[in-house]
Amino acid sequence: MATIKDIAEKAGVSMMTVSRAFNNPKIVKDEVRVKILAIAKELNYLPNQAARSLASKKSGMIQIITRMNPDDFYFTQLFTGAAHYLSDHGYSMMISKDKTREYQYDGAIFMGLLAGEDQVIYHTIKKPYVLLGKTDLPIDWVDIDNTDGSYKMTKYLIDSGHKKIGLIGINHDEAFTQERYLGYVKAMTAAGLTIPKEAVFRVPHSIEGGRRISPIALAKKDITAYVCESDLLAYVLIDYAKEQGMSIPDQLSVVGFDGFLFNKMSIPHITTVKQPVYRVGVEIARVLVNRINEHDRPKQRVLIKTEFENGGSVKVIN
Amino acid sequence: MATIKDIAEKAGVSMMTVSRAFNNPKIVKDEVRVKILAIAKELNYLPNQAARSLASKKSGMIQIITRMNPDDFYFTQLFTGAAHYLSDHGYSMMISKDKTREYQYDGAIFMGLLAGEDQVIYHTIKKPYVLLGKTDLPIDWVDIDNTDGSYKMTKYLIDSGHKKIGLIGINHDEAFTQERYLGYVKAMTAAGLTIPKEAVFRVPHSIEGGRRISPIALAKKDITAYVCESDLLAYVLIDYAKEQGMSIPDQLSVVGFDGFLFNKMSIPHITTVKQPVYRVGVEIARVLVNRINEHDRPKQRVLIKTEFENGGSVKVIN
DNA sequence: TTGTATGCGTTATCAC
DNA sequence: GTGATAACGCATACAA
Repeated sequence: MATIKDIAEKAGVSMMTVSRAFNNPKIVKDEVRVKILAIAKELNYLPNQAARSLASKKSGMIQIITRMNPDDFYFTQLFTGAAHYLSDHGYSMMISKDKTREYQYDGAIFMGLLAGEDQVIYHTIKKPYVLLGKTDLPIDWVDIDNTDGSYKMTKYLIDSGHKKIGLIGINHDEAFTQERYLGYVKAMTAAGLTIPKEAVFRVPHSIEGGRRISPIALAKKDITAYVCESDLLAYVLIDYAKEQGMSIPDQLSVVGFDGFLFNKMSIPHITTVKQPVYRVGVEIARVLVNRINEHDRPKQRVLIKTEFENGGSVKVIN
Repeated sequence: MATIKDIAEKAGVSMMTVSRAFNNPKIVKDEVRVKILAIAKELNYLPNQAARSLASKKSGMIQIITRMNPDDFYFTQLFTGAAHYLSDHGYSMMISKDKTREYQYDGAIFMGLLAGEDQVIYHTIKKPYVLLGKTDLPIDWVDIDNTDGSYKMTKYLIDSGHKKIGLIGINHDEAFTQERYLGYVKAMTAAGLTIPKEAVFRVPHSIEGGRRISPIALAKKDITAYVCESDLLAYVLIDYAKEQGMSIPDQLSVVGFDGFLFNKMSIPHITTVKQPVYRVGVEIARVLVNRINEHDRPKQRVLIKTEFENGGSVKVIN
């Protein structure tokens, strides 16, 4: 492996000039710099990151901390997105399930925290880091714009001519469910429609939860469309309706949220908003690198918009 | 950041003893080692990887080289599996699309090579590396056991009472298609069944390819079951058959291969073998780390078995 | 079982 | 614009 010393000797300059030619090219005389770079290429020079790290006191390492299931679709997409961005920007990375303190690192990305853990992190971690998911603390974070997503879905139903629109929500105590609910309310209100309270439900996010509520939801005969807070719930509702001999979307329109798998499992496919998870991963890495490069920049809060995907589960009335 | 020097002073020993206490604990007197580790914990000591790399001349970096689409399901699963294993074993990693030579590294993983590239790599790369996918060259590789997978699928049909079993294959010129074909042939032969040559097809791997062959396949009236070399093809066949008013699996049994998405998109779901992609990623990383640790070990060729998944697209005759 | 001397390849600092 | 020197934190080689 060639080193800057080899290059320096061959070019008749000092090691420092070689170092500058790479890291601060402007301050090296053109002629000298060109010569140095030529020799570097000739010798197949590759900078030794370890030595660079040691001298500059930067590890070049990013920790990814998560308790998500390793082969979970959501996590793998997220992680790969971050990995691509970090690699492109000269950072290498390690995943750890929990502890932040096994290796030295320049920055960290937290994905899939439990409630309240943002507090702990905020008071513990002194290095740059980013969270996946909102928090009120003065911390950089990136999240999906849930409100906008379900607003778009609801608005799409309204624009398709629906007026009596119910909601099948998720009864988790997590922010994203309330945000999706809020999007529904906003769209309804903006259109001057009344929210049919007897057709607004909150259920456990599971097939079982969906199965229990489906007959009750279908019993509301004047409701022509349901906004579901996930594709899973939409899938189960459609499945049940078809079992009962109903035709979708002719007799009932349904929209979902997620765009991972369930939207394509039903026939017709579910009209939904897709979470661009890979891009969220890229974005969260970008925010972290920004923070590392500029410690004092204002806090970054990034909301990623979902993407509309027409599956055919909505009837256009007009 | 505490260093071994700090620990050494506080413990009244030399830096080398501290270093040994971590890297070669056995040769340090028990009493001394315990004391050193206690002080290390007290000082929140974390080894400086850069310094360690520099001194030991090992970068601790693994390159992942791939031209796969970054947010492709197959790649993200694979990559994350490898990432987990590598992190657990003290390696950090970087992804690059092509060039191996932007950073110094201890080992490389190649995923998604083009035909013939194994040759180039074999003659170019001198460091430890592993390939995803078979090759005849004396190189470590990891791959899915395609033959075993389609053997299992075919055997399942046979065990379910089917005798006239056709095949819808993929006409790519890639090893995996021939292996899947071979599995079919093996199972048929082992059961003493004749292969109905008029019902063995090879088509482009696309919805269009499937659409073109489906009517022809269904015209073979004595065939009771089809082995498809992918879930996509199985999906299209089932879809077409249902369009024609056929009932699946009552009038036709179908099995697939992959287990990613299409198997769950059709009703009934497709009985298939699932490629455990995440685990392939873990395995490929393990093979690489083995190679790095033991340069002269025999070449490693790892075939990962697929996993049977009953979707309900096969009729049990008997 | 432990210690000493030296070097890994780069950058920071200060001087010219 | 450029150079000399020291330092980054650790491990290797050798000595005791």
